[in-house]
Amino acid sequence: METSLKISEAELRIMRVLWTQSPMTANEVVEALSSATDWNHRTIRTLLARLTKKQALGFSREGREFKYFPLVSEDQVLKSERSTFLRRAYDGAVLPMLAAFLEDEHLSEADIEQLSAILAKRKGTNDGTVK
Amino acid sequence: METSLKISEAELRIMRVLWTQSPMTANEVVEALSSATDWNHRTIRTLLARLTKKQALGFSREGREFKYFPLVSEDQVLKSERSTFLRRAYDGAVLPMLAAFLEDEHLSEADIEQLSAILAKRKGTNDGTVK
DNA sequence: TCGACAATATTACACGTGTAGTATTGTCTT
DNA sequence: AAGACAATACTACACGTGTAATATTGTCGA
Repeated sequence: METSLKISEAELRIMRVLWTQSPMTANEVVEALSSATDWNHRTIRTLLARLTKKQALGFSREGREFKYFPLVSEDQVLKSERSTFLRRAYDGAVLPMLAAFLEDEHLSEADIEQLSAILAKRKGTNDGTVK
Repeated sequence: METSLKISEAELRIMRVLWTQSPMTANEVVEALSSATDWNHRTIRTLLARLTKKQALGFSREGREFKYFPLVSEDQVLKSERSTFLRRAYDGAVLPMLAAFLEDEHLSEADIEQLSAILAKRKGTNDGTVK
């Protein structure tokens, strides 16, 4: 729906919190991030404001606080992040990108099992159409 | 060797040209990009200068022109791009990232074959150590 | 040898981002 | 009812990036 919504890295960390649980007040978001980051609480409020402005978050008044919640789904945003990365780093070439990840990243036996299963399922049922 | 070398998206397009063939003069780079982009030649020279300054490119005088060549390998830079993306979008979680790509992207039968082969080779020989 | 011309070097500028500080407002308590 | 206090709103600022324009310099041709 929303076309070309750009979410920065710091903003993504905020979104992850609210995708995990929502709605939350600014203070709750600060709390949720306190162990993982050393961001000043004002920084977090700035990021919440920016995300609200760009319509990635909505909010509702709750007494004197706001409760924030995502307006865009994690799937939607991550899909867009994936294709941005694919274009940026590999000029859109999927195979070398995936091959590099599969060869390079640490994968447990269970991970390998699961990824193989996905590939096996796609095999044959792949009709060759793009998208 | 070089720690934390940040290369922007526009700069990466320049690097791709010089990874494919090098050394090249600024004009040759402009020429190589002329069909793929509508960048002003001055923009390209700016990017060459920035890449030189941050030691991603080297150059040697050749008469009154410079010939540019990469000082960092494509593998090196792409590895760094992959981990930046992984952290940024997935907070480091490899499996969901790869699963999403494998489920989402267009893959030919041959692609699937090749990726399966990589996984098959890793299976068993995986000693479980990280990195 | 000297000027034209092209190549590099320097400067520009707006917007996004990380990272807050200050100002304003509105509510809860006393 | 009014002040304290906290929440949001507005402002700040430097650095990176995209996207060049202008200034300087050095070489090659005449």
